[in-house]
Amino acid sequence: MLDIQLLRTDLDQVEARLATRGFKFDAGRFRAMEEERKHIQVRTQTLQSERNQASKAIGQAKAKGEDTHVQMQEVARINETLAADEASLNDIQARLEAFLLDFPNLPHASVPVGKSESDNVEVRRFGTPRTFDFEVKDHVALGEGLGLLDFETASKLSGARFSILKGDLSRLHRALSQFMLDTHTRDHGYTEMYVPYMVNAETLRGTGQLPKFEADLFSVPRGDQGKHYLIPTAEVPLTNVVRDVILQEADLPMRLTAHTPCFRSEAGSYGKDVRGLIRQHQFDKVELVQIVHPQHSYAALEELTGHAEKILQLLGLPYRVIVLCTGDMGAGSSKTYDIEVWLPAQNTFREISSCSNCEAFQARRMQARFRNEKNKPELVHTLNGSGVAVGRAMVAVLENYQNADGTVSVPAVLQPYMGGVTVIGRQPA
RNA sequence: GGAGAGAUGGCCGAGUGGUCGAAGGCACUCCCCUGCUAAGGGAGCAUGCGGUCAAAAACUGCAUCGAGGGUUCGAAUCCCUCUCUCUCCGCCA
Repeated sequence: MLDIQLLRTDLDQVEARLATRGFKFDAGRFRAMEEERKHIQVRTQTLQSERNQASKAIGQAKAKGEDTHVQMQEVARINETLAADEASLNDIQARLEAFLLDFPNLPHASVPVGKSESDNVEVRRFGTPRTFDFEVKDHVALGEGLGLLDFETASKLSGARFSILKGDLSRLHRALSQFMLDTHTRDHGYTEMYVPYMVNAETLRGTGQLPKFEADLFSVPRGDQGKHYLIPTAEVPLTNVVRDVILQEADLPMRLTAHTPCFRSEAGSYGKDVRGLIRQHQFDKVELVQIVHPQHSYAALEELTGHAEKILQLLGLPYRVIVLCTGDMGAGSSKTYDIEVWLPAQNTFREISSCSNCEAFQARRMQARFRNEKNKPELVHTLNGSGVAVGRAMVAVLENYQNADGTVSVPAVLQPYMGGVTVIGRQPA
């Protein structure tokens, strides 16, 4: 959600900056709604004021035992027009809010302008892709070859885009998330959180998934009314921890992390990544969230991105960091770095983490604030990033650490989490 | 699932139809006093959204006492619905 004050004072700038993201902002419509709002609001509040004064006078008159019939009729007359005014005020305010909730965030000045992912800019690389003296297998061939990855049974249970891991592969998956959590809590100053996997609509509105992206979510009906949504990322529950909270400045920065499953309907991705574990309805992720002072949010973005990178460095996985262009960023973000890990079977880099500074976009929706130097409530800035996607990390480990015989070596940092297992081989069923 | 109690400002807590955005306390900020270890005195101190205004400050209006609706000239206070919290019973990992 954007600052409505900014819209009122600098509409042209907002329009121009949103245009760089391919968002067509109907300024004329906004102006018209604002004018209508102002007109109705002033009129309504004037009437309310009159009513309040008159009612107060009635109370005072009654206390003195005076007759108040005339005054009561007067207020009744005010109320006749007031009811309609209040209704139209509610209506225009709801329409304005819906209009504003639809807006994406303004991109930061340092974000390259572009239309699609082809305009994203690489900022750095780590590691050198390994050269193989045998034909590389992709993670599906590896996993299924070892008898540890089973899409067929998963589809019997749940349909497409689900998977079953077995034995040491399942353990590798667990080892990865444990390793990530330990690293972030021990070395990067994050507090581990266990959070709900089902949340209400207000929570999703806070982080920006609703109302616009409902189609991407799974939901479950809740008895008499309403529903719960399955979280598409732990960003949602972690960030909403501070919804409707006024923090002390000393509380900042807050660094939170959680390992959760994530559920995405993947509507609109038909035909994309149908093979393998890359795009599933259910996947695990260790998420990083920071709640920070507005002055420090860009430093925090660099830091948070570094925390995610550290995981890949320790795992010895080659990657690159790219900055998303204006046209490719998520709606809530002002600036996003994607980290892409090297997948030898695809001979390409694939996204494994996305780290964003949302500035006050989510904070404004959530009314997440802190008391600043002047003791005034001020919106915090929120950041989030994958630290990192567990399933995709496992894919990367499988492919990058595969051996000629179809077994997979376990990266050194994971071996303690694997009970000393150094090579994942074929296991008896 | 059954029965009961409750939800008020950053926190605690008073307030059952009118001058209540709300006593008192704690915390916090400023000032005064005081050489000392939870000392005393005074003042200030909710949030959101408007209007005057380019903006800040200032002034001012409206809304908000869990949420929504209703009764009333007037609702924190009365009525209805819902949500949440707590206690007891049942069930359960």
